[in-house]
Amino acid sequence: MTQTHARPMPPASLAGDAIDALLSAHGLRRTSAARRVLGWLLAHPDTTYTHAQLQVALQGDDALADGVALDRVTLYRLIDRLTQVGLLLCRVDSQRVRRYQAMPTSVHAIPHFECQSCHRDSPLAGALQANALDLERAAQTALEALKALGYQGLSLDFAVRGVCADCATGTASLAADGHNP
Amino acid sequence: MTQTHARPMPPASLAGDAIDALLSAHGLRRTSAARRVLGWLLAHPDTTYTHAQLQVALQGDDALADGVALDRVTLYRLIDRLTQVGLLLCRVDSQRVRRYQAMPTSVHAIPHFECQSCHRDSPLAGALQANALDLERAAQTALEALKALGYQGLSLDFAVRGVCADCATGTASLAADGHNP
DNA sequence: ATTCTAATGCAACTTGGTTGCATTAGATGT
DNA sequence: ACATCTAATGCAACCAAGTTGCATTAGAAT
Repeated sequence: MTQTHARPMPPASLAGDAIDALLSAHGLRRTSAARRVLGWLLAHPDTTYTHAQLQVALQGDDALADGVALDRVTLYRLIDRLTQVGLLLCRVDSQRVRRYQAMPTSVHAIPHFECQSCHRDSPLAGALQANALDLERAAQTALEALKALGYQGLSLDFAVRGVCADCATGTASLAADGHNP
Repeated sequence: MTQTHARPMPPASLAGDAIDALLSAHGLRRTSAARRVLGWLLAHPDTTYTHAQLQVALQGDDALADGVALDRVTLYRLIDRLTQVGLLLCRVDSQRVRRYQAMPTSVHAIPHFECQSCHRDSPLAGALQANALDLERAAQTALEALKALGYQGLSLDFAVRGVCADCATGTASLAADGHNP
């Protein structure tokens, strides 16, 4: 509860009040854990965190925490709640680990390629950017339609899967193990 | 590789020779396990299987198996190999379980919606079909470009994530648990 | 046939996630 | 302010999916 006043504004996040407002607006209690998690994720909108990563991130940085990590299970359940009400976005990565981030406000699909062999996940580059834009335009229309139907917190994900050039050519036999990068 | 006939007969599937050919063409040994797995998946091109499901499916149906299931670990490793060489397609479902299917020959994105709350996964319906087509057209171009770069076994995945209308309206508070459908 | 190694099978282990239950601390009513 | 009611927390014990090490078997190559 020491929060409230003049935080030096570390990573230019938003005011604690704004976070509290979001929480109650979504029917959740303003607990210190909820503030910490949502606050952190809102302050790092472009990063996705696994449960474990989030746990250490919070423990290390947050001034509220006297170095005490919050319980693993509590974090699981808290994140579940935040996700359920649409405050967080959850995706499962190719290693099948859940990754979370604050629900992005501007929703665009960042088309990416997922190699089935080496499991690298790279954005579709160069020549494909143009196509990406086309895709996005088409997608936005779809999103509007969904919003009209009562859907909330929408975001796009566009993935191309297959075997990347590196793995496809000779390298395949030596390199990949099928799951670990 | 002729996908031969999608499924003309019961699970009689395609000729064993075709399967053997595929296996050695990809540098894998023609073992009975490999034949069983690849044979089954090719015979059921429209279904995705988890490891566990595949294990029971093979045990039950396959005439080669005298009712003996193949080892769990063996199946894991075999599937890995098949995936590495591009014979199988792997995706991770919203429950973060891996699901496999024979690499589809015609690659189109089936746009689908994944609810972050109830975890139902439904195809984008009705009005959105039109958009889907646009999407696909744009995507196909992207695919061509990738192929030219040496990528193999490409397939598309287009997902919209968010909270579905059911979960968004009042129902949210009672229904969902965040992960289990 | 002989050999060489990919593929198999078993046991033990790791990871990410879940459940049950007693306890604490936000919200809410008086 | 105080009582109360229940969402949220923390701990310990589980569970399921996936992995690793190692000895053994069976395709392929000679």
